Amino acid sequence: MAQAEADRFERISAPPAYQLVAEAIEREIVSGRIPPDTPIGTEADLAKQFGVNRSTVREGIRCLEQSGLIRREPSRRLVASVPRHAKLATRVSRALILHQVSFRELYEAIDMLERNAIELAVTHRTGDDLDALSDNLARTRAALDDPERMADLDTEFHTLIARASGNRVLQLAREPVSLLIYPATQPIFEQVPEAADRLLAAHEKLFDALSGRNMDAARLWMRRHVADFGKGFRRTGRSLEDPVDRVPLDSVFQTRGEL
Amino acid sequence: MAQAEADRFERISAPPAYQLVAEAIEREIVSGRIPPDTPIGTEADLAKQFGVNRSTVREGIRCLEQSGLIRREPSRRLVASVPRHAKLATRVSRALILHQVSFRELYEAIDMLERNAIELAVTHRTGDDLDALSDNLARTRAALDDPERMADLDTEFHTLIARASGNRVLQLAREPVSLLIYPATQPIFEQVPEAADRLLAAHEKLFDALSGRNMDAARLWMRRHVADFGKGFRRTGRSLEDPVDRVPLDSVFQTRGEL
DNA sequence: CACGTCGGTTTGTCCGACAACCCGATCTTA
DNA sequence: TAAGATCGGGTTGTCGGACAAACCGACGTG
Repeated sequence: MAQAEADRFERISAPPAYQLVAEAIEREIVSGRIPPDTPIGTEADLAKQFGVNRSTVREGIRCLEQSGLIRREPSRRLVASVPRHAKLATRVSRALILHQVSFRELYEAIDMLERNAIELAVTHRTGDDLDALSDNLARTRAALDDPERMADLDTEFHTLIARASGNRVLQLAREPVSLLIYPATQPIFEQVPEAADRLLAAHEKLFDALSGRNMDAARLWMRRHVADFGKGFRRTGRSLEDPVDRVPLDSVFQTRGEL
Repeated sequence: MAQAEADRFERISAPPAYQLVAEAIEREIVSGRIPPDTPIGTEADLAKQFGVNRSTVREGIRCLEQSGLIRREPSRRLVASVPRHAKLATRVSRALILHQVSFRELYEAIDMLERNAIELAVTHRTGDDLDALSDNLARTRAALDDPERMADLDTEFHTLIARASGNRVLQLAREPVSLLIYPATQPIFEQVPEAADRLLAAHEKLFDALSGRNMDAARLWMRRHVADFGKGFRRTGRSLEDPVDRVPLDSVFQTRGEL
């Protein structure tokens, strides 16, 4: 037990070659020396440059592909890439699930994110944002009896508001939360009769507030809207202390997606 | 350009085998059928089970390793794992860098996150949280003349507050922002003489507010503190509209080495 | 110009191999 | 007997080579 002189030396380690390959390419891309959409060489090419076997290069590339720094064109050529939001969101969501985050934590986060999103949107929203929201409202009015579509449209509405905020950090932070809360919304529309109408009313008020750049109204209605969600959630018989659902998220391997 | 009948068919695709392998294992882990720290078989084992070559299994495993669902023990055996926050934060930070997010976006996010963190912390903080914060304050008082240590201690202080909030979603959302803002803080202490003192004063007030569960004081001082940061930032001569620095983030592999 | 053919490239997958390493079991030796 | 040294099997990291399928680009034909 007399572990004399512990911790004097660092754990000695020789990173495997595929990691070194990945890190080397990673550095070039993150630093900007390889701008997005620049073609990287072929696998054989890279193998020659790094002086390692093609299998080794492939393992390194798989890592970068996975983290979104490299993408395969339809032609399968490798090009540098900017990680897509959707992929990151999926990952963060999965982590939160595995950490068994509670609905309370999620609800608090939503409360924070949506209130800030609407505030920023009041000042930054453009005409295009209003058009998109207006379109969403129209479809919502036609879907009041369809819980599944209502859940979708609600998610879309709030995503559009986040976009209107003009803040991409906020958008990115919101996405995983949105993914996790989604499956809890549909049951609300199924079990709480007035939920759909109240939601539509709130969305319309929020739209008007954004349209008229009325900060007070925006704050007020977002607050009510979020609170409404909380009440609806409880009326489905669930506790805020439950861990979030193990949603069947899209696998990280989907490559299509915007932004 | 008479693109008649576009989009009628889905893009046909056959996912490569290594992806199928990865997705299969991913599903088992995310669904909870393979709990954390459960050993996965050996590579040869998996190759046999899936009926593919070991190389193929290796590529699939690399992907999962990369996304944190699988970890290699010191013994190098594979075990299921819960993605660690630090790794995710690094990734999100990189994405934000590559998207050339502006300091304004970052600042707005910080404002939102810190204000909510302190509010939640007022009600949820424990004695341990106070102890950790108090320890941080002591070290801060001894580091007023050392810009680098001040930057570190400031980051630590706010991380501790986030922890005291008891909300892991908030913590996780905060981390990437914290990583990105960090390199901008040190220059403030170097160029703004009163920055260190003001920061310490604010931290002490925040500590007192938490200690006495005084919500109003907590809100007030966090607001001032964040505003102070904004002012300090501008006094370093930078514009809020600049894109964030291309920080040399730790690689997602926490190893160092040349190639 | 539209269309079909054809050869070179590149990827995805497989096979077999081997050194380095880890672990547990066995053997030495004080 | 117990600490320490040794050994062998199991695994990973890496290598070399191989091949079918898909893709690309050029060419030839109508």
